[in-house]
Amino acid sequence: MNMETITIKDIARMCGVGVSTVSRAMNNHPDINEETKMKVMEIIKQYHYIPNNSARNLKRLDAKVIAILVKGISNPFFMKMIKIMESEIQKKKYSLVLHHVEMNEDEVDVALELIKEKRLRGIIFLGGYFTHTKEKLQQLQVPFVLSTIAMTQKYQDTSYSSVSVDDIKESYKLVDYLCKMGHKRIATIVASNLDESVGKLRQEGYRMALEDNGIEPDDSLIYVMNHELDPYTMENGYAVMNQILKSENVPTAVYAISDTLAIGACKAILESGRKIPEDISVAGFDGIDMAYFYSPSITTIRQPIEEIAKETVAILFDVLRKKVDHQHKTFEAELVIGGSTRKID
Amino acid sequence: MNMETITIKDIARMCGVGVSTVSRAMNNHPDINEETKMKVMEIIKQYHYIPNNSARNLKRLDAKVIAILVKGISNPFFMKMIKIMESEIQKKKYSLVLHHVEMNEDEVDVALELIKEKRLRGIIFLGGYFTHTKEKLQQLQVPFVLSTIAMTQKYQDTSYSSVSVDDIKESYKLVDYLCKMGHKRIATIVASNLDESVGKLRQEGYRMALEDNGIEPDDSLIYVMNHELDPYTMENGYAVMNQILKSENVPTAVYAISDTLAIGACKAILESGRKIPEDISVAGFDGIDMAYFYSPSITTIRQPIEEIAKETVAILFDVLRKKVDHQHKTFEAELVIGGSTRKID
DNA sequence: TTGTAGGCGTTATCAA
DNA sequence: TTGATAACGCCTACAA
Repeated sequence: MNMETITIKDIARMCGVGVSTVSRAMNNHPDINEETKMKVMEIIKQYHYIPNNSARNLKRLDAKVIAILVKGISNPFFMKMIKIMESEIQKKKYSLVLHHVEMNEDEVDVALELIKEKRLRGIIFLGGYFTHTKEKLQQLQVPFVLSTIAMTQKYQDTSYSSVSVDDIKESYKLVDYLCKMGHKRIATIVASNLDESVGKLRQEGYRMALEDNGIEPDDSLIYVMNHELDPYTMENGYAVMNQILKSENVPTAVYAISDTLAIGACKAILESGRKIPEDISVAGFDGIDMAYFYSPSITTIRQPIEEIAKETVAILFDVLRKKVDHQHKTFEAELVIGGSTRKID
Repeated sequence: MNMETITIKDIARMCGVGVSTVSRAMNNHPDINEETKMKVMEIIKQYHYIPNNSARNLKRLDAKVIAILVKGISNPFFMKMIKIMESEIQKKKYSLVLHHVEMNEDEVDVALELIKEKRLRGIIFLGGYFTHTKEKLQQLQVPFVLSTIAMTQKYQDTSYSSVSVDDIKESYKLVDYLCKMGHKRIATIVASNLDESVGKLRQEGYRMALEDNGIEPDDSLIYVMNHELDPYTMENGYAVMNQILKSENVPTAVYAISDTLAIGACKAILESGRKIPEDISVAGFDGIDMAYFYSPSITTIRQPIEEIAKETVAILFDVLRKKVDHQHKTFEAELVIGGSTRKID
């Protein structure tokens, strides 16, 4: 029943040629007779022969492949980025390995494995916290770029590149806008303080904006995501918002550090009989499609996805081919004012 | 600079033992002295040695790994399923390879490659159209299950399994509900007729429900997704709905064959100054989180994700271990009535 | 233009 | 309990 797995030797025998000829035929080598090549390809097709990639990877050391490691599979924000990166990478005639990293996995460990297995030439890390020691990062003997990954300690390090927005600044921009619209009691839904990355930075921007607007930050207005639920989900935003609504000090505006959280919050608000933005203004962060399509559309910070994606790949290839130094690039994000926020007196 | 890639031989030499001993230490083989094992592991850690998976895959023939091939990366619907399947597979002590298949790739070809490369024991196909010839499917010498994949021609074939909902029936259920609510002019947003799968079946259910309710299907109410935009996206639903609103024959209800399309449609309706559901009722299909969190929540057909995911894995392992025959299982989906539809006179 | 043989890094077999 | 050594399937000098 289980047909013997067919190898290059089998094909060679069936064609009456040597294995190298078969190999040459498959890999478009120049020095091979067009006729024999045809014949070999014929047999290959006929027997549905498929070369074993493990064997190939093992032998071939000039494979031009780069990997994207995505942390947090369910983030719609990354989908678009990946698509763009993919086409950029294809343009450079490299092939792409897309790999998802579980929330509880160590992306560097995964990368280390992949480097050996696939003989990677470069790596792009997407998402996650990335609080790795310098020592650990140095194990990565392959050029890599952190894309859309905030890092608390920006090493001056030029051992790798990064492309992202300035989370503190952009977060500040949004909250400052809320302040300017007259809001004094602005609640925020943030990540747990275990979050050393994006979550922390966005919270920091929130705090700074309040202070600069003469508003004393009030800890009772800072709400942490429910750690029993998946982080950065609508469900989580919904749960936390219900908690906020039950408090004695219901705010006039809520700033959730992701659009998904914001949309969840909206549901809770509307369910309570309140209106958006009449009773409570809501703002998010990221600029995902859903923020735009939601009704009312969510006021948010839109990250320049396309630019970030393209620049990420561009930098990686600069380092790869031109041996240019690594660099850290920051893009400006855009404050998108939707119908979910309003001016109050 | 580029440190020599370190192999099992290097480790063996450094430990003063043979390669097989190192191998045994790494793979938790029983017959090895606990002491030497410790020593070996020590060195491995110290030098950050990581075995090459390609070499492993090549040699090892008892690897217990199954793969999930997901078609259409951006479908939030699959994310949950994958999570559940993953934990189910872990419970069985198998490891998982998750692989995304591009819309224009052939999933069976990808599977064929992966089978050889990773020595797969089983495969789960998620999403996509899956209109493959019987002959092609027979090349897959490994048990596989189609999950949430509608197939137009249900082969009586027991050469593979499938788990899904009855798209015709469920679609019928929804449209029948709309009819019972008094709607006579029900537009639908469907897939192009190239879509031989889910799209076609759902459209068929729509047609049957209308007929059974004494409504003559009207081709001018059947709208096809914009093929210049990504299919099954909010953006696409938005574009098509705008087209519908411009028509002479604006319907009282719109049934989009996915929730994402439905939400996009909602935006267009609201932008035109109309109200949901007062002016137009909207319904979708799938039951994604967003349909629930949207305001008003979208009337939809909720697929029993968890059951489907668990059953998919269960069946695969039944075939794998107990050598049971393949089977085709259909789950009942649930009509979820949201605030996006109303009764009319 | 073609075939033979050696090696990629691992695991498995078989003696020791 | 260990260590040589032969595969695993492929690519690629090198020789023919």
